[in-house]
Amino acid sequence: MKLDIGLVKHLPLFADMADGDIEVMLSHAVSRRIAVGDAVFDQGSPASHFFLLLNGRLKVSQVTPQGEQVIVRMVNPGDLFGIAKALQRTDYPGTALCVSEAVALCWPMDLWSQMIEQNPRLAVTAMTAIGQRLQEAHTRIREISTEDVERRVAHAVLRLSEQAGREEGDGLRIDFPITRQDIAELTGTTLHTVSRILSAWEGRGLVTGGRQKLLVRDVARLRALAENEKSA
Amino acid sequence: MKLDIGLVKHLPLFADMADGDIEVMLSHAVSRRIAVGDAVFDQGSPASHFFLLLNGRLKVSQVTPQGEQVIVRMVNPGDLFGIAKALQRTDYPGTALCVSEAVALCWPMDLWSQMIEQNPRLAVTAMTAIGQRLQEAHTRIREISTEDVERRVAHAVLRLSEQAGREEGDGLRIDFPITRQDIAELTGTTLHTVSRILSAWEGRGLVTGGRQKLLVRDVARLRALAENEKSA
DNA sequence: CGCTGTATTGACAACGTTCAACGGTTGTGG
DNA sequence: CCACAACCGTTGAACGTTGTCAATACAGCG
Repeated sequence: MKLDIGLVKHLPLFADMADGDIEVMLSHAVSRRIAVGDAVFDQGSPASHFFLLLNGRLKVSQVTPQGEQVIVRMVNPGDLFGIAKALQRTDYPGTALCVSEAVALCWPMDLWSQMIEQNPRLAVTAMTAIGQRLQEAHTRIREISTEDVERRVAHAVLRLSEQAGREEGDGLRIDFPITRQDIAELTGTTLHTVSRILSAWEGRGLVTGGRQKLLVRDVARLRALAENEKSA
Repeated sequence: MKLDIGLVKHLPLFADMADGDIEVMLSHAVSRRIAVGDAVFDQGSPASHFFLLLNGRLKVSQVTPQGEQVIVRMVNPGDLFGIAKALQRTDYPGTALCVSEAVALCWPMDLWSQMIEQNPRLAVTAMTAIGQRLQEAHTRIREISTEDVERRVAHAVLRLSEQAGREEGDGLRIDFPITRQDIAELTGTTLHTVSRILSAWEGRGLVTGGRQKLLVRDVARLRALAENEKSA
């Protein structure tokens, strides 16, 4: 089964890579469907493959030694994930769970070093991809350290709507099932507090909730709430 | 002024790089002394150079739009820093302040892409360096999200003692001046709470404080406090 | 010798967690 | 097809950790 170059050519990751090099990469890849609820890999298990998400959404989470869960990030189409080698690890540091019917390309992890060294462009783009994530992580640290819960939740919801917002009626629908618990694990709080905050926002017409659903109705006011000290 | 290869050859960053390649890199580098209190670069200013710390310590911090400060990381000898290009940025995302008399190698930022593409080994080591930082950032997010303040401070102090601990008498001295405020900015709390916690620890013989000083006297019990739910 | 930055400590308030109970929705197995 | 379990969400009340405000003290430095 040959994979079509058109599938990936438009992705930023391959933006300035020669067609020939892309073909070589694809020739080693296998595509795989992932059903909702399936784990692509589990925290602590040996890192056998790395991946590129073509469709759908995943969430990558870690469990603490005390058993609490934290969502490390959402994986969106076009993202590399499971690149443990780049972090100098032999196991996966987190669990990747599918939350929306997905398709991913898979490469054996052995090929990572090889591909990187043969393909300086890939090295650079992979590095900037990780750099991007590092900045997001710092943003999150900044927010958790200095902002109160409501502002953090506002920021998280805004980010979700940017990364996974689909126009719908009079708002932006978060394009995958997401629970209060998920939002809590993204922002370092409890589902109870998230529930209260979303209820309050719904009362003010900022969002519309629902079981595993979230519709942002007023991005502007939500952003004001996220950025200004008080008001909105 | 020619820089000696012996200065850097032992660093992990250059571990598996050919002597010739190292020489080429050094030929473009300039070494620079940095005095305590000096900023190597400022948040938001154009990223003109990237650096390798040879001696001393720096702290990299960011200020939030609301004016609060967060310490992103400490820079230890052997670390690359200011590699904005790797994060796809043209400005520095944080401010690097010298806290302990330092010496760093400096390269013009223009050379980054060039050096990376010519030198796959450098690309790989730089990527793993960033990957390392990403993991640390995730660790911090996990801690801030799930642990109470005392545990977070314990973890932070343990990390400091690993990265910058010098044997002294009956403990490990943090090898640079560090304030309660610094520890607060590392752990997402206030200097008041840190002060209270350190006072309590001092009473139990875990640490010895002092103005901009910190001596860890009982690593084992501190680790127990950091890792076990309750006790110690 | 006074000023600035650092540290300590107390009192108090509050934000958010914890505990608890309940209602609704989805999906499954009898 | 219905009953029930599992999951998700909401909300109230009480509690406590931790931030805020305030006052004091001390060290280093010009």
